[in-house]
Amino acid sequence: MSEESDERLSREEYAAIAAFRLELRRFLAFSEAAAAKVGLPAQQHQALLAIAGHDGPPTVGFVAEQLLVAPQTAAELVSRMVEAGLLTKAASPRDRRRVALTPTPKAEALLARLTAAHLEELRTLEPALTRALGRMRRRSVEE
Amino acid sequence: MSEESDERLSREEYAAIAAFRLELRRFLAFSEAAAAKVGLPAQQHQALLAIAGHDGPPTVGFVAEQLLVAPQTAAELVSRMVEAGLLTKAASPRDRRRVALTPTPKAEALLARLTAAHLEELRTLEPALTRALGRMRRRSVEE
DNA sequence: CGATATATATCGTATTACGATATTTTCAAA
DNA sequence: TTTGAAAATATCGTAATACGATATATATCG
Repeated sequence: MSEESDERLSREEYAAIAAFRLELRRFLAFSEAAAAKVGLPAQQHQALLAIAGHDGPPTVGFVAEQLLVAPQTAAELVSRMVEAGLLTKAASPRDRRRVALTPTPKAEALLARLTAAHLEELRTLEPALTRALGRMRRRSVEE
Repeated sequence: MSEESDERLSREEYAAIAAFRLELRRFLAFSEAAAAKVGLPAQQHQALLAIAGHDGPPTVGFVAEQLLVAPQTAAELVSRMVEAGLLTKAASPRDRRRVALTPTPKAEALLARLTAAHLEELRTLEPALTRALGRMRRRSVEE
């Protein structure tokens, strides 16, 4: 099971991948700073986004799936968000183990502002991101 | 200075952006898991990548710039990597405040393996990433 | 030469994600 | 229906790490 095909990797290849990762970090850093500007930790912003994109009030488990974190982590995150006045919890009638999550008006307003800023910033960053991705693809596909 | 143009954002818009972020997280989660599999924290992997992509041994400050972290954070990261036998430090002759960083053979080998795995995984994830990006662009540009 | 700026390092602290575990509720099978 | 296993959420202690504040060494400029 030797999975090392040809490991000869050039500095330029590393540079291309590093450049792609830097672009990713730039976007994520922008996003985090934008969220912080309205008082939100990055994960709370992402949770709101996932919830707002869902059809109907989703559960703690859904948040865990979307954020790729463990269930306890999502439970703790949601708990902080309720404390911060961003979400309300309601026991699900069908399955009382589940908790249905609804954003407060305050949260909706913050998310709307944040999203507008993101869409605008993406207009700027997207070309670099796409270019970096393309440069990498060319290398991975061995054109 | 009202920068709110038209904040009417639909659930579908949020869903598109959330889907994009989920794809990003999937990639980053893959990357982190792959690094962990060879015993590297994600940041150490990224530092190695940035260093390997640089022309000549870079400095602590360079690592800070590329990883978008504060200088002390890069210094601490580098320090841990030296301890782990991944980097060697050398005082820069030109400017003895600077520290030139060189990956050890062990680090080079790990990075080569990791990079091969990443290029392969990207062949899988890249289409979804590009698609998600495209869906968002359509919305941000108001086609 | 002296003041200031730059590069790196150290230390204490805050945040947060997770493992282990607990609790409540559901569901299936006897 | 009772019982036991599985599922959803929650709690707690802990570990990892990024940062602010600060320190030190070196460089640079007036």
